[in-house]
Amino acid sequence: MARGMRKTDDNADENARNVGRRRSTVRTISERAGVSTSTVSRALKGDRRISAKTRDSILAIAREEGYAPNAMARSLVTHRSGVVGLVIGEIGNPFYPELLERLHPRLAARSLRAMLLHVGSGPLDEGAVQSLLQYQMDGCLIASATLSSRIEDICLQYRVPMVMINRVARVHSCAVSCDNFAGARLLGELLIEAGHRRIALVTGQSNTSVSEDRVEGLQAALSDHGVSLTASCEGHSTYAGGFAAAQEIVERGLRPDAIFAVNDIMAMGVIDALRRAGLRIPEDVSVTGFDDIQAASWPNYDLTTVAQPVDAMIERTLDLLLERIEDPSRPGENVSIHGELRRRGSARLSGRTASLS
Amino acid sequence: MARGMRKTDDNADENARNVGRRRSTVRTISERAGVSTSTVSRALKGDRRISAKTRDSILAIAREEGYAPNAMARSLVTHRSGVVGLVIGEIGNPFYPELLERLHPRLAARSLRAMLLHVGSGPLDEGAVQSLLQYQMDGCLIASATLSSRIEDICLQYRVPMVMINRVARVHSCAVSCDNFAGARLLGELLIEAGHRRIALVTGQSNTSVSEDRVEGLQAALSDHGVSLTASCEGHSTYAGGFAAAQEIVERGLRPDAIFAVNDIMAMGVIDALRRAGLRIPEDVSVTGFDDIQAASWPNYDLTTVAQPVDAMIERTLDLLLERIEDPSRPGENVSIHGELRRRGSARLSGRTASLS
DNA sequence: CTGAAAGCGCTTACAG
DNA sequence: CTGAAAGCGCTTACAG
Repeated sequence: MARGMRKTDDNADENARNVGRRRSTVRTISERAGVSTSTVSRALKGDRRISAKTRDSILAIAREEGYAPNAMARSLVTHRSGVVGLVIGEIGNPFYPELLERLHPRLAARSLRAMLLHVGSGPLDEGAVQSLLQYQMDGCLIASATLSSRIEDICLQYRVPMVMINRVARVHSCAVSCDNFAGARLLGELLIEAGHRRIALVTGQSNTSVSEDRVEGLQAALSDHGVSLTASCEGHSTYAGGFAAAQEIVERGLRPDAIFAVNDIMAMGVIDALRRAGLRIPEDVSVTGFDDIQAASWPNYDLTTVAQPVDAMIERTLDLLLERIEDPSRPGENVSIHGELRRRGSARLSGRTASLS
Repeated sequence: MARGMRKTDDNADENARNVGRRRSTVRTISERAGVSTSTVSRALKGDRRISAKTRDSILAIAREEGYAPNAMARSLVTHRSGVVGLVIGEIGNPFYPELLERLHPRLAARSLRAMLLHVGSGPLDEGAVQSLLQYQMDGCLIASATLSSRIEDICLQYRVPMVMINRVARVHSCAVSCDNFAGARLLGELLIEAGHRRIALVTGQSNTSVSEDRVEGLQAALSDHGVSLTASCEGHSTYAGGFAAAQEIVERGLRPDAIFAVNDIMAMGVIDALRRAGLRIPEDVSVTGFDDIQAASWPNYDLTTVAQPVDAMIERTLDLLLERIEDPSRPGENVSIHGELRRRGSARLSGRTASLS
């Protein structure tokens, strides 16, 4: 049962004006202005050669007609579509929707639009690849810790510039990430300095550079202090995986005094599982995450973590992409940007003034 | 410090083959096959008039060249772009990313691609509207409880078919939603039948049909049983809003025996705030949500809720959209689909067999 | 400062 | 069963 239409249409009048009219084109405008379509085209893009008078009259008409240039026609001749393909991986991890929300306006700021190629952690289908090619996308952005090799190959093969975000690139490609190694190492040091000696690790997906680097960062801190890992469990980068990992750690009687989760969403699962087992955070066990997703600051979690420098990562990603759209011969580049420690209540940390830079 | 390139490029050979070659076109293929471009075009789209022999040789060449038709050129003549604009509202509510993940493959299944028009609950900027027009999008999908009037007007004005999901439409437009009224009413009845009499409400954004309908559904159940609301707080459809609302309810000494949150994300905030105040769920207070996002089944929340029939909603949304792309003169339509009760641990509910249909 | 012409890569009547 | 021609809406040398 539909619950009925609401409100009346305030804009009926305004809508009526243009309804049913064919959309205007350079031709429509050129006829009304009494000039050639070349002149219209030039005036519209601010070519300095067009006289102020002609330009103004063309602009006025265009505005009046609600003219929008046909991007398809334009890109046919300019060989630039203004479209970038977007792959978003593990969207169940709030890090990605949060990234998407901030990425989109920054793309727009650089006159780029995003076409969705793939969403979610499932395998890329051939349709994604086809549309990348069919729509003549100028470039491709991969936001995912796991997906990439297939689409990376396609981009290489067809010379579509591509940048990965939240990954480290293999040869040829570009990628931008947080300095995961440094962030994890700092977290590890501060845990140890605060007296933790039985540190358990919950890893993300193996074979992702993000997880690997964070694990290595922690290991570096541990071996610097001659401490060895109490346990290591695979948490698959999901809440459920973190929850299960913590349950296992508890059941096996490992009694860690700290659990280092490779990302926030797993850390949340860890905390919930620990509490369920009657343990207090951080009195009995310290828990740390990584990413600083919004939920990390929910009072229930109050998670100590490293904030990824998302805005800076986005800007650098777009720099790299645009440079390569300009000049596809540029070599691949990996950029890693320092994150920022967020001290919260889920972990007892050394109070030492710590900088990640 | 970038941590270095990894792996070697397994596909160097394959990549080398096509690198640097111009992409092939109908013209490339027609020359190699010794036929006209018309014939190539027809063969490629399976026109029955082309002889099997010609067709096969053309198809073979196309495959060999990795041919992908230029969608820009095609849409210039067909007046169909195969692109729909996508507006995603409150992406901080996991309901939307989860919807997006399921929507995207279903769009692909109908040969449609999604271009992002807007992400997040901020106001739509003019750029979104411009790109809708410039890229000749065939239609537009609005997934948002709040955004819409501006883009709705534009779509009406330029005759771009549009369907809203998770909303009820005003005149002219189409919308698909869960039967929010019936779902909320059922939840209310089961709470009352289980003995709750001091029921507090945490609303979403006012002026959204989703929130209004759920509130009305609850009210209907209450007035049927001569129960009146103990309190009503605005929760802004966010976790933080739900948290604050529950804190206020506790501080004002309202002592509800149940809190009905208009959606899951607010219910999660409510639960965390209640526990913080030392209350047990559901022994002291029952809490219900709506949507059945993934986090609702996390053990920490174990939230009793109504699952939105997301897959059915998506299919109907696409039906409506495609019908109107075919025939824009079709009248607007509101569809509401029954949700499904999820009995979990956060609320004491009457055991009565309840159906939402 | 402006215009005529060609062309981007397709599709589609119209002929044959 | 196949091809020549026109055209979708732009932009851009090339002329003037």
